[in-house]
Amino acid sequence: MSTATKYNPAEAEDKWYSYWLSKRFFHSEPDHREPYTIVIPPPNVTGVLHMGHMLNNTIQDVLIRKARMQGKNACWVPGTDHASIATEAKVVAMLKEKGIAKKDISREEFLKHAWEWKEKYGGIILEQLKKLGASCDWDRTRFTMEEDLSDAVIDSFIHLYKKGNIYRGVRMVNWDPAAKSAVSDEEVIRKEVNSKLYYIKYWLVETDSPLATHSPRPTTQNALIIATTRPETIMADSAICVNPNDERYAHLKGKKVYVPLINREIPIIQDEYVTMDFGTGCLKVTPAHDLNDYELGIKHKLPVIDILNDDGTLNDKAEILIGEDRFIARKKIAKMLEESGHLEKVEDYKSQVGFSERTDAVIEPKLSLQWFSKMDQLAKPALADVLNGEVKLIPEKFINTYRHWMENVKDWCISRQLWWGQRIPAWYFQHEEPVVAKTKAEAIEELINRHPERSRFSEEEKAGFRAQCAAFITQDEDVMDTWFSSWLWPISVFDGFKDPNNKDFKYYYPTNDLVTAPEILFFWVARMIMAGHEFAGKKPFTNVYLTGIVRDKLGRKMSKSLGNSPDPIGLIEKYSADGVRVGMLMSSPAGNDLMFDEAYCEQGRNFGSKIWNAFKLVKGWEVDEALANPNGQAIAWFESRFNEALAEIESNFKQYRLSEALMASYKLVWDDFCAWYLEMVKPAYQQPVDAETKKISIQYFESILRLLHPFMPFITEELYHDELFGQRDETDCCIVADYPTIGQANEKLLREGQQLKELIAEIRNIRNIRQISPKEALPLNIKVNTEIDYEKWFSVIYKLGNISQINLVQDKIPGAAGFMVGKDEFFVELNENVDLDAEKERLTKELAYLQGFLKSVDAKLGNERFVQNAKPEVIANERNKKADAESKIRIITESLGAL
RNA sequence: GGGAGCUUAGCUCAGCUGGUUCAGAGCACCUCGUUUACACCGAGGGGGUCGGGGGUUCGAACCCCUCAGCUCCCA
Repeated sequence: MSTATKYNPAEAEDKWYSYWLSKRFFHSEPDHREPYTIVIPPPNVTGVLHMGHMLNNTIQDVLIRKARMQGKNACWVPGTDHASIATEAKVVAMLKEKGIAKKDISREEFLKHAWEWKEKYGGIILEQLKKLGASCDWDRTRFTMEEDLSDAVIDSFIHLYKKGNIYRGVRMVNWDPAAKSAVSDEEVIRKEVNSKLYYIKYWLVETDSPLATHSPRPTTQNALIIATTRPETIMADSAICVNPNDERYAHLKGKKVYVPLINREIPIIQDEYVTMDFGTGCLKVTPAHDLNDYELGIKHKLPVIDILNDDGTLNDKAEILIGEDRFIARKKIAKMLEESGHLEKVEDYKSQVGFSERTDAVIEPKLSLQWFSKMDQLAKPALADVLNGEVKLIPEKFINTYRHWMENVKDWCISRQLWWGQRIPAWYFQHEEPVVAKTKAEAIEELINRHPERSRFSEEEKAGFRAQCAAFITQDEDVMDTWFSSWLWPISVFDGFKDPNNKDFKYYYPTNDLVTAPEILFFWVARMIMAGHEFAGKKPFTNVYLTGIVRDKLGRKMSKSLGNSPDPIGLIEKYSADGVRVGMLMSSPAGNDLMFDEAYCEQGRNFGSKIWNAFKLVKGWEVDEALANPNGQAIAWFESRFNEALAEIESNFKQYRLSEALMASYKLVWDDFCAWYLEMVKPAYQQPVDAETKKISIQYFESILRLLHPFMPFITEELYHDELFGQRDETDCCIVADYPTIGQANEKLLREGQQLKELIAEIRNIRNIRQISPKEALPLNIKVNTEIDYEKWFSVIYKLGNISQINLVQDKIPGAAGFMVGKDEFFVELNENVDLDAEKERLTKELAYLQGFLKSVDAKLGNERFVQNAKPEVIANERNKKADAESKIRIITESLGAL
């Protein structure tokens, strides 16, 4: 490899990704090593990569690469989710474009189209992940609707049914009229919308006067006024309800009213549920179309009148506006009410409306016959796991939210009125109770066995019954909620259902880390923990790293509709995959939303360039074997500094503080390695370097590549193979190189290094203030008041400070620019003497500061209560501060005296 | 309506069990610099009453109360 002036990321990224694949570095098989396993949160098969995926998968890849380098058997299982509603919606839309309506084709035909669509477009997202550098074991790619995984879903349904955990019942569900399917509570997004509150008059039924004779101008005596946001549902009213404590309406007990426009009589009932001061204090009760009304209806035994079709249009029970869409009907009804004198007034009103997460249609509460899974028993072990730390949520702040949800968990509606998904294994024969069985044949046997008479059939009779059954038995038309398959993901990707004793499952399960968004903590994470216990007897993972939501600079969630999401692939092309990875991680502590700004990617790209250029420098050094190594001190210092930083980085990783681990690595490389170490050891222009310095610098460089590899896999791999590091075997790659291990850090050396950095900064500052060129070498005098052996650092000071001569002196140098670092004094001799007044002022200021400091320390130490209450080490520390300040004050006072 | 959390420099965030005069990082900004790996750079610098108010404490960014603003979850 030649060191081109500029790094070409696109070329290197394609080259190394292919190489890694060809050497099968991503592939994992069970062996003697400790496993480290992550299962990917399977993206929707319809999905394209967005910034959330970028963040999520960058984190997973960093974790998996680091584990791999640390000698673990790292296995990252990729895959996709069939996403029943989202995919079905896309396929329906695609068919519509071709002029095919879903209702005109059979289930089989539809599924054929859906599979074709999936084969063609599904999994684009996985290809995109490769651009990011994701080191997934692609041989293990799974899909939630492939045969084995579907079998697992069916088996788990049957298992829970047999345990009595799954039941079928009529319940109020969230109905999505666009998808024509039930959706779970979690799939409903509540939004505040501007709507209107309609005040509608309901005439009282006068026992002695028929409707025809009614007064055309009603008064409050003969009408009730009801406030509602949904006038189109009045035809479904079953009652009017008032609060029994409401004196305004006490006289109406037992009376009836007419439903406007259709003149159906409904009773006035009383229930404390009604809020007296909302609207008029009268509530119209519409059991079919409101959850609370439904419960009220059950309590008061009211009829349920469902006036809506599955698609949200009015049906014949509405009597009027049949076939109209609910929102058009609302407008028309309002007009009709007004024209017939039923509309008292209309007010603007803000209300909470539920929208379907998948289709964005307004959710309709609807009674329907659905399958449910009981959750209370399943939730118990899953809650315990998190509370006792068996499963860790990162950051911990999510534990409270998790507990709240798990303690109030409701039954899960698992049926969906769709075709794309695992079909519910329930079979219907005539009017008998449904049979739950995996196959038709098994269902028929069950029909025989559960029936005492049939079970006594002769074989011949049984055969006849089977034939009759086979002709008439039907399977449930519905499929299961997508999450009812994805909750099995960590088990089913290792075929833990098909064969619980298989070696993969035994080796990889439970997995280690799960990286996902907090939005699906309950949808998915909680349910996976439940499924883990129920079906595998063990938790599915140990750590759950919850990423934040990727937002734009203005704090808005990135979304297609806002158009504020950058194209991830475009970003990679612009800033390199490494640059984007660094950019994503730079400002993204666990659980915090990430305010994404392209500037971070730019910073990431610049970091790559910095590494490239540093490499060019080291590579360009000519060695002169005759030279002795003058850089012992710098070399020793950097080794300690590297180990110190590595310890910090490891500690950050342990706490899943990835952005801090990255920042510590960034500073180690940019500041300590490039700005300090390389500047300390690099030879003068066109001068050769000694062999040892070059050798050690190359070693350091390689350590840095290994350290950075999890964050920046491509550039590190590219440089790792440079001839500078010698011949490498074809499998000797950075991706599988040993991650650096923490060595000794000499604290004294580190302190001296710090002292040295400050000294150099002071010298540079003197130049800066006085506009002295960095090219002009200056003499430096050091009055050492400490144990520090500056002579060891002389060569570094000469080079970095551009010093002409260093003298160790006993006395101050009058007229020189003086400063202190720690307790040692330094004097830089300039061409002109420094301004005495300015010098005096500077020293006086410093003295005042130190005296103030000393005063506060003295005040503390003089305070009896402090000395009594504070911890001994705190007091000892204060005494050190005091001694320190006192000696500095003494030195400055002397300096002032010497002026 | 119930619950959780947040508010620290222009921006994004650290700040661990209260204890250096503790207020910090990166970016951005300002000044200087075509020094020999790098202008995708180097050197230096200026920025904050730690949301407001009150309290506890020898000591508060950190603990308590209160007010304000923001976010999320559940109804």
